[in-house]
Amino acid sequence: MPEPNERQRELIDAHEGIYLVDAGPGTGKTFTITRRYASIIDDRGIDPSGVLLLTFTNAAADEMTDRIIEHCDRDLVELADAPIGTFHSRCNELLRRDGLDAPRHLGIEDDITATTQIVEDAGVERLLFEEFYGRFVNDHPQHAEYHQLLRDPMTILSVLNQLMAKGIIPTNDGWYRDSRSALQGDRVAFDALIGELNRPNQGANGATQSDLRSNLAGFGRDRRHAPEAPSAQEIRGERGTTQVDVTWVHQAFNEDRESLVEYIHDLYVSYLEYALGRNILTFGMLQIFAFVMLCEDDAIRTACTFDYVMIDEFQDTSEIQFKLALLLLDQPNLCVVGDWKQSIYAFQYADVGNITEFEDRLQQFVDELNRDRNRVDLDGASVTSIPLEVNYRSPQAIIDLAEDALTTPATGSESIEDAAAIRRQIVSLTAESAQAAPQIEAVQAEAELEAVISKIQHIVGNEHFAIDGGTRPPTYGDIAVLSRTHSFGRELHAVAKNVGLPVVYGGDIELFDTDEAKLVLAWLRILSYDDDRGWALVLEQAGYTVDAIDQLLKTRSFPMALERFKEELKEHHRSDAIARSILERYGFGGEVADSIITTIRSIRTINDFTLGDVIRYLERGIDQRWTRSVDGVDTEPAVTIQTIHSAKGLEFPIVIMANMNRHAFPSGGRGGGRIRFDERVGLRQTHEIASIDDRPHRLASWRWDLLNAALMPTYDEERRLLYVALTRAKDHLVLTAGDNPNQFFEELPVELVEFEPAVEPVDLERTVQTHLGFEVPAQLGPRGISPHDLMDQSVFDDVEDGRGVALGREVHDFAEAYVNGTAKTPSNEDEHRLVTLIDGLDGECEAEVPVYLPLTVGDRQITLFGYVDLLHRTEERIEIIDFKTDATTIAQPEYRKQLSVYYHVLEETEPDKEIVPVLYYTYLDQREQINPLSRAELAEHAMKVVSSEG
DNA sequence: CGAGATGTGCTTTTT
DNA sequence: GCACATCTCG
Repeated sequence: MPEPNERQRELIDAHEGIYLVDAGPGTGKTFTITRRYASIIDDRGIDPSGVLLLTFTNAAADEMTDRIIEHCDRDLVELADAPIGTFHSRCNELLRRDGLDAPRHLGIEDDITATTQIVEDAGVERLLFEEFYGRFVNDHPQHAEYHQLLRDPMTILSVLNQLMAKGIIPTNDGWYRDSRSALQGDRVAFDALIGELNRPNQGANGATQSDLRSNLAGFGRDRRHAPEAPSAQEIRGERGTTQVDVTWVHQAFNEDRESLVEYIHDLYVSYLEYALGRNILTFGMLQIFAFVMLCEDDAIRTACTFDYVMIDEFQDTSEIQFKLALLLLDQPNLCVVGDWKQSIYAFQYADVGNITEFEDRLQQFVDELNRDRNRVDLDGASVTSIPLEVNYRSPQAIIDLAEDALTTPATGSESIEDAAAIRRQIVSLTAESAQAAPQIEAVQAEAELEAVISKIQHIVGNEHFAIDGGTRPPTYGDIAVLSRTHSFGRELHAVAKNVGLPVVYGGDIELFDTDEAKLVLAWLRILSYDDDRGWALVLEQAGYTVDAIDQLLKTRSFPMALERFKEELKEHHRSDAIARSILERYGFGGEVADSIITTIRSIRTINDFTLGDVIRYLERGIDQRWTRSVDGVDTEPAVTIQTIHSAKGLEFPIVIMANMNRHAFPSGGRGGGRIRFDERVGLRQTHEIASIDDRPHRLASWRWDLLNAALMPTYDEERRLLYVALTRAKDHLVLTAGDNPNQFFEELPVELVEFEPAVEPVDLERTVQTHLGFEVPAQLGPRGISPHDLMDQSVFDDVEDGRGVALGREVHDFAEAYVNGTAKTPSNEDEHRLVTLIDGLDGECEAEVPVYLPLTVGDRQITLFGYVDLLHRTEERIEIIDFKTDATTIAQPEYRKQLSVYYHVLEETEPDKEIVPVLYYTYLDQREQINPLSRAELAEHAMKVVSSEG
């Protein structure tokens, strides 16, 4: 067992007071923390129940516990209930013990209960939110404007989660504590930002325009602002002006946001109520309710505080977690351990400022919490910084390179203003590694995948890459390939398998995009509503041709064996048991199948989660390419392929940092929701609904566009990500890039090694999905393109339609239900008109009719597949009626393509009848007959789609 | 050389 | 929808 070094010793022995520990990679962080913990309970004789140790993952908590047991005098039993765990599990325990009524402090008339379930699956959280949102839209017509504005409820969910992580919390009739002002933004910080950004730059011949003015160059380009919005000219001034007149900026900042704040308030409170009503809590809710409980009930807080609190991976904490930790402090004995350079979880609401501005925030948060009465007593304790400076993992050259990465520009145009200031913040590490002469190489090759594989073959068994202090040549198991993205890892995995290189993929996969998951989904659909898509897929899998499937669907007489299996499935009550039967029937027994069953088992326990919900979950999973972990089985020593994020905390003798290409480091734009929250500018809407020609149109908000020009993206986290990746290497490091290397690859001081891949280019069998869901080789057979794909989407962008996708979906669902006789009464104007239309039709009506159109495109045969909204049959003719809920008719030429597909299908299957394609604009109550395109014209449009997809 | 306009290529990470 | 790179003009 190693002896602690001087700094480690200092920390282990220092128990009282506040400690900020900068623990870079490989500095023995876990070792030191566990020793310190042991020292507190052994040397001080403190009971473990008085020492709180917070970690980020359950795995980390387990590891800490194990290591502590090894090192201290207490036995397993004494430590079994020790408070060592994640923030979330701690909050959960606190609430269950003392805080079941916590929501009441917010004026919410409901309780958490002993059986309340925690939603752990992000997909389930989304599904639940979607359901909630649908109800909210119905129940809150006063917020119609915002419902029209939003394209995707998920962006709102992420705003709510962001607010929760910041401790911005609503009450039934207002906002909790300082929440309201936080929504307003930070005027001081924003003005400082503008001041900085609007300073003229220094050119060769004197002052040039400020960054802010430059950012506003494209203001209003490609967007439609309200008529009263200022033009780029007005904001930026004459050519040659160096600064922006900030009057406009201030006007934008001071925008009236009362109704927006009210909307978010109502939504937020309703969401909390919905969750409590359904007896569930999300991770975010756990934390805000625990926070409220600790703030409001002094007796409870006092009863659950600790003499000592230690927090691991402090750079990953969010604002509310910092505050929670303070509230749990009885004595001013706080020890936070982390490394700002490894903060790579901002998307998970980690706030790197917690560690970089620790002292300021500590003071600020304590003041905030003590504003009305004393809750946290730090006794004026000062903060002691303890940097751990010795790295036991990597050679100096690798450490230096990683530190270089922190000041390397991420793009050609980015300039690191003050590299020296960043350098000063870095606690530079000194290597203790035995490996004195590491190989550090950069390899660039057009065929990067082959180059990586070839490089691995070159490294294995190579004395130049000797490891373990130069004592032995490396094997496959000593090498890890790290990538920024999943997709690169998956491709590399496939190609490596192809050439017989032992690899194990250590990340998540798109679980729902597998044949296994699709079959499960298909059968669940069949079980639930005898769904055509379900049958189609099952039949396709059973070997039926498209034509045969078509026929079977029409006559609805399916093969006996399949019908029997369907009956068998009906015997099961639990969705995971159904999934298991399905997978067994098809002989799927691998880790993918296991993961599917595990996932379904974990989600079916959510209260009132029906089979329909499971179906929606799987559908969403395919649609949005959700990934889930699959336990790989590594039988032999194999090269590990991982994302950087998942490799955090690990180490490998040899690291290949691959995929250092421009596209792999996405730019900082934080997603495209129409409502956003930023600490500096507060809660904002990026679009607005305005009435033009008496019709609602969705317009870009000029105020947001203006403010946004000041909120420049930063690449700090990308640099830190690279830092994390490089510091995983114990002995050697190889950087690789394809034909478009990113700036990091270009600028890092690594010798570019000439390298010709010895591996033949592998032509991965490219596959595409058929419309039914199975994968087929790209060059053959039917290929799924929907009529929608033929449409030029830019038409829809040009004239943004303000009525909302949700409305469209609702109206379509209603129409289908109405035709099938299961409908309720219409709930809006569009539906009323549809009812009038449908009731006025003589003859038969059919809704959501699936159609297939085989089409020859170039030398390939593709199949278009879609659903007709409404088929209206009379003796002599068939009307194809397609509903559009848009407020505009400008997309008519695009809709014509879609209807033409339907036309040709019907034309073929119903040769005796006249086929009439009709567009029905529900908003305008306008019916329009369409002149169909020819097959050749359709094929031409399809050609564009096919060729653009490669 | 700087400013503005135009064209291109992508859209991730997961406790 | 966005940021970057490149082109063109003054």
